[in-house]
Parts: sequence; C-alpha cells; structure tokens
Amino acid sequence: MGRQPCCEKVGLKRGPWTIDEDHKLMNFILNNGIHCWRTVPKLAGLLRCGKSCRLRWINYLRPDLKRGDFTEEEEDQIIQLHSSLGNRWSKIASNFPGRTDNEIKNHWNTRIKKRLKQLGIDPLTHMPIEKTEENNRSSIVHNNEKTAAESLSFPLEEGSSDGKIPTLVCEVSREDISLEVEHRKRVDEVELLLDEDSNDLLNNYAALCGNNSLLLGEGLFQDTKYTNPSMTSQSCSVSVGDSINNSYTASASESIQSILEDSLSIGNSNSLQQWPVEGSVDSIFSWDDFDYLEQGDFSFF
DNA sequence: AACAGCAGCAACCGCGGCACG
DNA sequence: ACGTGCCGCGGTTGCTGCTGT
Repeated sequence: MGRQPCCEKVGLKRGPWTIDEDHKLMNFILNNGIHCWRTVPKLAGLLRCGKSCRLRWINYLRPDLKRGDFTEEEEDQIIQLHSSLGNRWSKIASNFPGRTDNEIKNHWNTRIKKRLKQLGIDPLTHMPIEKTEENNRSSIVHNNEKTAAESLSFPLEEGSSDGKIPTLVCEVSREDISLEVEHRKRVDEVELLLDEDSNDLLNNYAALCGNNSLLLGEGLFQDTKYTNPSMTSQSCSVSVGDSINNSYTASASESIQSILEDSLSIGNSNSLQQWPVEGSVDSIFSWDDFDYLEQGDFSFF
C-alpha cells in the first residue's frame, strides 16, 4: 500500500538547476502554460520530476516574483500573521504578492525567529519567553492537581468528535485548553478576514490578538535593519545573454555585479527592474526578454 | 593562508487533501 | 463509496559562501 512516488526517480536529475534547465522550463511554460506538472518535464525535455519543475517555477522562475530583502513592514506583517496562523506559510505568503511560502519560511527560520528570541519573545507562542516558561510550569502544577481523566475531559476544539482522534495529551491543563480554543477562534477569524478583505487584516489584527498586540506597530523593529549582503546563492555558473549576440558566463562569486551592469548596458535598461541586484544572482533573467520569445524571434541558446 | 563553524538559501521528501473516474 | 493520481504544503536536508580564529 502507500502512495506511489510522484515519478520514476531512476535516471532523473536532482540537485541545483542549471541555466539551461531553467531556460527550457521557462520556455516551455511561457509557450504552453501549465496543465499537468507531471507531463511538463517530458514535454520540456527535462530530466526532472514534475514536482521539481513545479517547485523551481514557483519559487524561482515565476515572472511575478519579488526578489530582494524583506522590508521591516513585511517582517512585521509576517510576525503578525504567524502569531495568528502559525506555520501556515502558504497562507502567510498569500498576503505578500511576489513572495513565496518557501522564501517566507526560510526568512522566518533564519532571521525572524532569531530576532524574536533575542527580544525575549518565544517565536512559537509570540509570548514573552519568561511568561511562556511560567505557563509551562504552572500547567504542569495544575495538571498534577487534577486527575488524568479530568484533564482529558475537555475537547480541544469543536468538531473533534467527527471521528478524528482528539489531539489531546495528558499534560494539558484547563488553562491551556482555553488558550488553545481561543487561538483557534482567532485563526478562524483571521482566515475569514483574509478571505473577505486582506487589506483590513492589519487593522483588525490588534483587536483580535490581545496578548500579541505588543508586536503591533510599537516600533519593535524600528531599529533593526538587515544588512544582508547580496547573496550569490547558486553554485552553478551564471550566464547572461542579450537577445542578439552576446553571452557571458562566470562563476557565481565572480563579478556578478559587473555582469549585471554589462547586461544592463546592452539591453533594455528597465529589464532588470523586477530583479533587484541585491537579490539572488539567479534573478538576472529579464522577463522583458521573453517578449521576444512570444514574438517568435528569440530563443535561449 | 588555511581551516572550522555558522548562516542562508534552494531543493528534496513525505504526507494530506482534493478531484475524478 | 471507494480507489487512484496529482497538486500543494510544511518540515528537513545539504550545499555554498561568509566570518572568525
């Protein structure tokens, strides 16, 4: 039993994508659109599984991707949404046009989490760490005062009787359960808001998140500025070609800036606006160039 | 200059949910 | 109602560049 693998893994390529593979994938999707990811690699002439192609497209090649560092406003919003939605990265990402769930997840795990900890805030609960520890201690104390049966007598959420096994463990206090129920309510309310009008989310958030409101608009991150150096994130070689005669190749760490500048000077000076230099060096594909592709007089390599 | 440890990111993996026959 | 296949999500891994010693 069990699911079949999404594809035959034998003979398929894994690991970092090459420029050539990127070109093939983009070329294919721009010309044919996306119908079935499973068939994309075959039709595009790629030795990848459909899943890998999908991931590459969504996280990297999509034309509407916004690259570069997260702004303070974005970070604040991520924190707010995370306090309500938890690790539902795709939901969180849906509030950031041009950002991917993977990108937000990585940013959370590598930076925001760390920063919250430095500020004495538990990234999981969004509560001050001391208070979280107190809660943990007190819940254990409370729990010791109750029988196991009493602890188990409160369903975690409405609807848990629908055949699902309640996700309740013995070390849950009455207080914890009410907190959990309250949290779920907030999640539901925020999701409603997201559906109805995400622009109103922030306005409503303060009202919804009592304890968490300390994170709201208090200038918590006003003094923080990520001075993230430009990342040369991909190990493979980087090629920049204009649509006519020129093509450049260099190792990732080598003179990326100058390559970009060369590219800019050759082609449309607006062509890299969507791909900030501070972002990944792989962001150098110009989507303006794909206009040529659609017009039929341009092709990569 | 060489090495080790760390940080950041892209990519992979496995599972759940959903659509469809 | 059930089985199958695909997509999407979230957690995790591994690679690469950076920084400190």
